[in-house]
Amino acid sequence: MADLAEMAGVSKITISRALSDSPLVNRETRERLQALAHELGYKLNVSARNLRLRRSHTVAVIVEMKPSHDRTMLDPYPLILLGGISQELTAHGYSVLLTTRQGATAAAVQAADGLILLGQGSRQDAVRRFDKLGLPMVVWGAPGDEHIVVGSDNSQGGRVVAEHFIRLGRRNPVFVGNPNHPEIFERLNGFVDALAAHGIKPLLIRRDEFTLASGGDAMHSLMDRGVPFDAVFACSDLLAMGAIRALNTLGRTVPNDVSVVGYDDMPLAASFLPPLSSVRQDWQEGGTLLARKVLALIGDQPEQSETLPVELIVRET
Amino acid sequence: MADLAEMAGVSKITISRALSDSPLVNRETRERLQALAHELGYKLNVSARNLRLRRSHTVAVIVEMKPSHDRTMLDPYPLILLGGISQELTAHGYSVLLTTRQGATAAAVQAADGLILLGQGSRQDAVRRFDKLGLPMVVWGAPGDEHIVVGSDNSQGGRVVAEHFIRLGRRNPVFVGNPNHPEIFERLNGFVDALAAHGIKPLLIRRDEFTLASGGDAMHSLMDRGVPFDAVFACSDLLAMGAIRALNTLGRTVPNDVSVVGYDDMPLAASFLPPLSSVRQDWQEGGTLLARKVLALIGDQPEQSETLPVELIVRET
DNA sequence: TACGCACTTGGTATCGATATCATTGGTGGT
DNA sequence: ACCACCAATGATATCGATACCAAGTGCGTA
Repeated sequence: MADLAEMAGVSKITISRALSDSPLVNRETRERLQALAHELGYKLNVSARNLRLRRSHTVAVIVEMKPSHDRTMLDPYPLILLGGISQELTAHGYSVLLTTRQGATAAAVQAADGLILLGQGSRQDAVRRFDKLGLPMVVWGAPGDEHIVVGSDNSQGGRVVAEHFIRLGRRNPVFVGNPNHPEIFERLNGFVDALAAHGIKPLLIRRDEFTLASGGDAMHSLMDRGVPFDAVFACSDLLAMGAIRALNTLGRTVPNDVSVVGYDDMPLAASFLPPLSSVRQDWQEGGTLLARKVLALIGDQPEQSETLPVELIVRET
Repeated sequence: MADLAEMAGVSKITISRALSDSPLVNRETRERLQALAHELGYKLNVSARNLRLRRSHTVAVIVEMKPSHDRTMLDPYPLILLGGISQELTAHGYSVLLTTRQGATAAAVQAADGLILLGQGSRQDAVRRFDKLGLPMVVWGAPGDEHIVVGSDNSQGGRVVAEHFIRLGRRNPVFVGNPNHPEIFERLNGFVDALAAHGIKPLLIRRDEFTLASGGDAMHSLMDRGVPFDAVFACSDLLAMGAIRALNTLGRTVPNDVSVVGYDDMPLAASFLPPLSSVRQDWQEGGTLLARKVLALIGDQPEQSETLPVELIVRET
């Protein structure tokens, strides 16, 4: 910058102002200096600016990336979330610092202006630990009182499926999933509440894994116990597919004997045989929202938790 | 740091040295100062250090995150790659700056010490543009002469499938995929070469999309044309599944009439009916390797491209 | 003429760390 | 007693940007 200043015959502070489009500088000189800077390939030194401004223009995103933990690594949605975050942040001149929970002690993270937590749903302890850093923080997941949370409306997800089953005249619905996970707990809640309004109490089959095998297994255990059921709400598409397949081998047809609804509407759902009904979440929008809220917090504006509507995609199951 | 220095009754340079474990400082004072710093919750100012050292300890990772482009957003593998990268980099005190191609002009990216490019396979122009930044750079994809590339051995992937088909006595294999994509071009090459050694020339069915529908469509067009074929190498699992399903409706059984092999060994592959044979890549290791190579380049050590072995998982198709 | 004001521009200090060179005190060899 | 040398510590300059306060213009008004 000093070099530039000398060449242009002005002081470096003027250069600084010109390059940041400050109205303090005459428009003509401003444009002249900008052109010169561009021509000479001048690159702003970010570290220097960060030091002086005491801001890093960086938001740390903490993701759980260990495979087979909370299934985060098994589907593409976190990446879409990241995409939304990244797009919104860069549009506002911020960059994304990606870390795992383990790497989050690094100095660079503590230098961030804000924090976004993804996939920490079942680890409230971890969330609290990050909160102690005192940085503006937004969490993806199920809403609670402690932090600002963005998530899709899992409770609504449960409700719409319940209403769908009611509409179909089903009287003995089953919920398959792991209610220890806060987001899934919300789905169960919505499901149970909406059914209760019709005097129906669903059965809960606890399954921790989000796999085909687990879904099939759940159906087998139901049939073994001789429990009557005519509808299954599986909290992932894979569980749902596994369930459908098992039901077929057990001699029960979908959707004639049993209705099945999955969650996430993965690309394969539409081409499953029969095409799977599923609840779709808007991940991209979720990312955008997360980013917008940290930015607001960084700018000292008040913010609050928010849930995104979900959509039931009714197909043939 | 100045405050610390005053409290401890030493100069700030001694603090600096003590905290970076410099042997220039007496071990006792060093430990005393470290304890003090920890006690007072002192946090190093990263911007200041970066400014002085003229290094950001940051590697920018540029990913393609637009959905429906190069399918990057449709499967979880890029995330696993990211996981590997992140783990290796943080282990060496570096952090990961995540950006899209669009956001990569941001100042923060140019301040990075190195660059990793993911999912830019079909955009050599973009790769070259980043190369102009003059930063140490490693690219994920198919090897070429221009840059340092890490990728799984797609050519070997093609070869092992070819040999598998030969072993099964197949004489009329078909390749389904988009050979414009460099990585897939390599698979085709390996496939063709290995078959040529047995006097066999495969048929190429060009399909750009990685969907079930596209796979089914390919089979229909083959049958319509009346071309004889007894083996299908699809360059994604979804294509393979679509193909198998179409073949069944067309009255040809898998694997009796036709052998089918997919690519990527997605979680669903094992529980597909029939269980799908597929080529598996080690994404996590790929990430580690990418990270290691940028770090080496940043440390001015020479590096070279490298390919990772793949593994054919033989199941029932 | 003198004063206040808007518009531009500049000088200097500062953000928080580290590199370079200097300084101190002690030790051992001759 | 002298010098060379090592270990430990410090003073100062510096990285590259921006904040703060000042100051030089030109213009309108009392």
